[in-house]
Amino acid sequence: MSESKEFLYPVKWLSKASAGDRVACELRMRIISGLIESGTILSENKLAAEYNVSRSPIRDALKILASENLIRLERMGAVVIGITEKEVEEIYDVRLLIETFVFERLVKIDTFGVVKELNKILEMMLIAIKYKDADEFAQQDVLFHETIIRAIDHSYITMIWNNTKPVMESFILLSMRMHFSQKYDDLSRIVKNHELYIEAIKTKNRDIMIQSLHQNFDDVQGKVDDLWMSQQMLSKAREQEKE
Amino acid sequence: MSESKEFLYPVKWLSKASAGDRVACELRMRIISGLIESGTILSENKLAAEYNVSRSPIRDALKILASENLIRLERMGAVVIGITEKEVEEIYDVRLLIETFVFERLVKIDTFGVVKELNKILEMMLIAIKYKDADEFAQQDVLFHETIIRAIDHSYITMIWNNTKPVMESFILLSMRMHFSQKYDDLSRIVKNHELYIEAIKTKNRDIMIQSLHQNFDDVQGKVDDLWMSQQMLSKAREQEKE
DNA sequence: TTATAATAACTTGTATACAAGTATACTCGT
DNA sequence: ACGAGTATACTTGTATACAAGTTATTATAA
Repeated sequence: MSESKEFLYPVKWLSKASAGDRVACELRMRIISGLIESGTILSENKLAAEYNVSRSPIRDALKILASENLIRLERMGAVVIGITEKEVEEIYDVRLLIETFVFERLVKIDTFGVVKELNKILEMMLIAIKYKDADEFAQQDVLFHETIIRAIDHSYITMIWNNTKPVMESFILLSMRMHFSQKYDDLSRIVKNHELYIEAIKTKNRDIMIQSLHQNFDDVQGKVDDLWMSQQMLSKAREQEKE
Repeated sequence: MSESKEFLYPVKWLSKASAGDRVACELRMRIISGLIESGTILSENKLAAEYNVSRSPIRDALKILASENLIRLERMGAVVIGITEKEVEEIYDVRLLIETFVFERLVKIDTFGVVKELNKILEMMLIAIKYKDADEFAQQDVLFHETIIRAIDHSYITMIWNNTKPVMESFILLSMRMHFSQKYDDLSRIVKNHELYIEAIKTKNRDIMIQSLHQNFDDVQGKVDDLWMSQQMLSKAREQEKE
């Protein structure tokens, strides 16, 4: 195979993962980044050969990706669905839907513990910026939202989060790498918005929450543009490689 | 094994399903019905022996159930989580969350086709009542909500539905069997409420929608209000975004 | 009798083998 | 040259085998 052997997904995050999970994470990144184009048909046997594992973990991986709506398991082969601008918007719809629901629960309970946790994560994010560690920043960003969601202890909301998290994670990873390399200044804006989010939870103020969401939309738009750009870049790079 | 060999899940619904899916459906029913108690530890090998299949489909089934939050995959064995009253409420939270979101989209598009489909399903439900077919009624009930959700063509909302549907289906199945044998009179009330739901979609009237939701889930009334508020917040945020 | 070491019986994850089915390609008759 | 039927090379789903690790049990020594 002539493909690049570099992994898009941070290898150190996979220390305790099974082969199936590793393949799923890597394939997910390749699909979301556009490296594997929408419409591609994935073969279990070819993937098994490519990743030097048997079909069993490949099957596991494909099942996972199918449940995340990244591929469609058909009679013959798995068809890559991929992520278009529409899908990105839809993922954020879901995140907003969940987080607004969570907020309504949070205003009814003691949020001291969560706020403390969130502040800790925020400080970690600042350290990640300081050391220009995009992956670490992305991980903390995901953890930030996960912490909020888990705070209300709602098993089926958590379930939805678990199902959307991997895609969110990959997306944020790619987006943050882009920000760290090209739009470094945006990071402080992102941090500011997280601060606002914490403030909303702390004061249980819906207006601030809305404000935070509003700013988040801007971030989303930015991320969409970025992803689009990165995909364009990638496909251009591929074209040149083929020549 | 001394267990009863009858299947709780309608066998005829499994005509085209794989062994893994069959086992998943049956185990799901047994867990939700309480036949398999919460806390039970399921062994892949024992299940394989019990259902006369190999470990492969059993593993598939356990993965499915784990993604539905019915079991927890641990180092040694799968621990049954089960469904308590809390979980039931939470599943309905999710359904309400999704369906209110969907409704907000539906009011913006042409709903002629959906309404027609829903009316068809409603007539099917009446036939099911006439022939005292609880399983058929349950299937149509699930289909009713699926039809509404699919109408907005939102891949990640559909994803959430796909992940919650199996549990909903099992739950409604058990619930309807109970209604048909013990609370037969309730059925007309259920049908009435579905009519109201269609009316809400047809006229795109939020008040009727709220009324329908309240009637359907009058025991979780407080939560409906929360949901509605979070929806309002969301749409406000969107409106502002557009300006 | 009790603590500890060793073994036996489990567990999971992965690899491999095989049957049944489906699309592609190829050959043969016209 | 071209269409019908057969052969071939794929596919999936299931079964089985095996390695590595965990838990429970048993046996032995103090």
